[in-house]
Amino acid sequence: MKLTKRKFSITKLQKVAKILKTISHPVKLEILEILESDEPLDVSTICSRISNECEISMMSHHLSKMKDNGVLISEKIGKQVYYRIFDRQLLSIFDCMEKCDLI
Amino acid sequence: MKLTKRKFSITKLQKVAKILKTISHPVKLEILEILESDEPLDVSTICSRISNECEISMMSHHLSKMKDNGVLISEKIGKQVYYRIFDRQLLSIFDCMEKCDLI
DNA sequence: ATAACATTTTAATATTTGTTAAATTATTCA
DNA sequence: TGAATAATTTAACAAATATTAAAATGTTAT
Repeated sequence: MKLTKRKFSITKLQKVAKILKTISHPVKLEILEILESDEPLDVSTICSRISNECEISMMSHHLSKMKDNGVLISEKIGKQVYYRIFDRQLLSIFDCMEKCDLI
Repeated sequence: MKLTKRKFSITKLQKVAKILKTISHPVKLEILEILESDEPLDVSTICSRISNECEISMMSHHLSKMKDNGVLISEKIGKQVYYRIFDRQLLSIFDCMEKCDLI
């Protein structure tokens, strides 16, 4: 029996690192949680639902970084900008972390 | 039918963010991959197996940060210090990321 | 056109991480 | 004991992120 080792290339490891880095922040994780159960949502709504304290300007920074790195996508409708998760498969990271003894 | 929303507390989100932050680096991810298929390993061996260029001193920095944050544990035997993964369940994060369109 | 609203952008600063090289500690072996 | 080896620690610096407040942009309604 052969052990199948998963072996990511350096390029893939860099991509994974970039995505993880993008969401490794309590507010950013909470944004994902909020959008998981209700999306798309506009900036002010996300801001009002978040339990971590967060100014609208800071929220906009978080959202645009997450968008720049491919985690979120957005659409402008009238005055508001609606955000949603690009690939909801990413949410399984929460299940993954929940099972760890580390948390 | 009721939608069960997963809802992490702020404290848990902080813990998750801390763990993710700890491993969000190409070399740190590769360390996990190396230890996944062969552990425990001493610092020099890990250093020699890594494809990313990495000095022994830098490797020691990475390893001790990962240890401080609970991702790795270590044991000194003779002159060498052997590292292994504290909770291998964390490795499922690789499967998780592999399934994402982002990677 | 002007006011009001939603969001983004900018710019300045603070904080955290990453990197490097040299010095230090701990252990083994001659 | 002293030389060699393995790893850690320190300190100095570079680079990336986070935070804050103010100014700017774009849209809608009057």
